[in-house]
Amino acid sequence: MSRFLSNATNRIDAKGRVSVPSAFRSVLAQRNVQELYCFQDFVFPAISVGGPDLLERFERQIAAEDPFSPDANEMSLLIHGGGIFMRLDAEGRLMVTDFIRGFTGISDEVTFVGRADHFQLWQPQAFMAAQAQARGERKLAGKRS
Amino acid sequence: MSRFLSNATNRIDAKGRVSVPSAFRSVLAQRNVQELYCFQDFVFPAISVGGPDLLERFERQIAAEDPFSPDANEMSLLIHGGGIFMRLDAEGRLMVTDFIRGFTGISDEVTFVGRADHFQLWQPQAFMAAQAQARGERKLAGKRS
DNA sequence: GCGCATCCCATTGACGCCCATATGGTCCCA
DNA sequence: TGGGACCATATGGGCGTCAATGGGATGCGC
Repeated sequence: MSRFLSNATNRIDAKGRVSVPSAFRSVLAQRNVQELYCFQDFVFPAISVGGPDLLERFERQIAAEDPFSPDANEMSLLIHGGGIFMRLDAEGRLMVTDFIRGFTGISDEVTFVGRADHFQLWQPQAFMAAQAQARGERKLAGKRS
Repeated sequence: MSRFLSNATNRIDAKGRVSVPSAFRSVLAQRNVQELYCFQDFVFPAISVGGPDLLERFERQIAAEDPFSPDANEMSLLIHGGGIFMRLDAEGRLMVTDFIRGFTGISDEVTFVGRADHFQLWQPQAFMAAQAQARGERKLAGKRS
């Protein structure tokens, strides 16, 4: 029943750390997640974060197809080459590294966005823009029907 | 056969709380709803509120299509990233967070609007305007036919 | 030795839990 | 039929707890 839900924006301190929202930490604790698997999202300028199971799911998907196919190769490039493991400190904060900043455009604030089985790190304005666009498309779709 | 019906406007107190109308709380109690799923409406500048079943219905809709499709991704961005679980306090009030204020324009009063299987939070004037417009369109449609 | 990351502790402001009061409506009885 | 007791809802506020944040100190690698 518990999943990553809603969004919240936290500030990055002088040392480059940011608190993961308590609600998200609860979900991580409940799933016994110690190491966080982080990777650059496939479509959005955001970092996706989840447990090791997230990586394993991707790897199974790769394994399901021809290991030498261009598609599998590309996938591995993204999830292995574009992913890292991270840990939270004792207070539940994580370091915002250049790996994260460069890909997302994050500078001094981070928006945490729940995505059910994982969550994402966004540059606040980029998130609002993406959400507004998604809502706009959906509104049009609704009026059509 | 109970559903969310009619509308009522309540004041937000100094701590940012507002009482959910008793009639709505009765419906919630009858349906055994403890946790409220709230999300930013797709069409109106309003927060829609219902039970967890509301979220589950959306998730089934997502699951029905390719989980990696852009459409499913976009939908998740809205219902997971734009949604949140909330609880009422012992007196049947809920906190009006920035999450709600920013999206609706609510500042010191909230209009609760019944929508059968869920209800909505509106900024009072925005609700009256939307209702007036809907009435106008309907009147024109009637004259046409 | 210097820079950077981790560990530890302090502060403060927000939120949850609890109890008190007001206000308006209903019902009963004189 | 009018007054008053009673009740439910809406509202106000105290207080403890916890999360978010800031900053010092320590340890490790370059």
